Amino acid sequence: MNIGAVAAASGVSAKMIRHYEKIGLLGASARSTAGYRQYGERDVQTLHFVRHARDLGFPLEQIGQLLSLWQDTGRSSAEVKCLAEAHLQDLDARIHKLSAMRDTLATLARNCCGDERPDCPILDGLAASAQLDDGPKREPSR
Amino acid sequence: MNIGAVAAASGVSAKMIRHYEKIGLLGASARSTAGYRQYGERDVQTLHFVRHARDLGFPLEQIGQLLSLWQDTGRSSAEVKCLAEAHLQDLDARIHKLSAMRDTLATLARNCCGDERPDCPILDGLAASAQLDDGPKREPSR
DNA sequence: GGTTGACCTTCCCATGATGGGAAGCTTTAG
DNA sequence: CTAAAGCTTCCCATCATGGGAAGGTCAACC
Repeated sequence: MNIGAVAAASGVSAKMIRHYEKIGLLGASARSTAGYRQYGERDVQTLHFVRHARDLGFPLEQIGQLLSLWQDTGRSSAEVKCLAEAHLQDLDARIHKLSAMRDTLATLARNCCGDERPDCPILDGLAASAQLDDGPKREPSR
Repeated sequence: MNIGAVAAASGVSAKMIRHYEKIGLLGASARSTAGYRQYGERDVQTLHFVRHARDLGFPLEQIGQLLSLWQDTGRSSAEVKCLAEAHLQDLDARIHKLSAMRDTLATLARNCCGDERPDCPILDGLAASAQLDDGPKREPSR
């Protein structure tokens, strides 16, 4: 199988397959006499695995660790779970950060009437010297 | 005020201030005879604004638009609100994407006993040819 | 046999926001 | 006067992905 065929079969682009090889995530494949990369079914499986891990947001470095564990029949599932839990925490942290942004911005936007007049609580909020915060916005006192 | 002082006053690093100038987000500042950038109170305000917008996750290009609107007293608040709403949608999309990842991974991890044995639903899930999905995992049939 | 088009190779560049660090000049404090 | 701190520009790195160029290869069709 040439690289285009594995790419189609695995859902990982040829460009990325070459890249993963270059950074050492994947081992170097066999080559045809003309220098074309040659792949087999097993490589399709591996790339599927990589794609799924990527779809879950794992960074490539951790995908490499997951691949190693996957191929190591002497692994303990605790090692895998540990990686997964760490990534879950990372995802949670990112979600919370984005949610805080969204809530703050939503509060500002809610107070903006969005008409032809220039007065705008959104701009006022951005210009305010204090930290933006998803606070009440009515009764800012106390 | 030199760049270090505005950086400290605004919370935007000197490195970033130079970068924002280079990409045109900020106009070029005055320079001292020695070539040092010179800033005033007004620049501190502007950088505060930029920092707050950045803290809400706005991309720099949109921050530029917000800055223009802020400085345009003939603006309509509708224009600002439109930018904000678009960014809210972007934030929501990202949050949903991350939440889907988290839910799928959490489901896989929940089924992994995390002990010394090699059997691991997380790896099985990643290796599965089907799309990963936050499905039931018990009774995968039907 | 020759041509064409699809496919492969490597290499360089770009994204977006941020930072590290080098080499060299300026200002300030002791 | 000297040393430290601050400034300048320029290059490189991140992370994952892709675009595109220049050139070689393979298969199919006439």
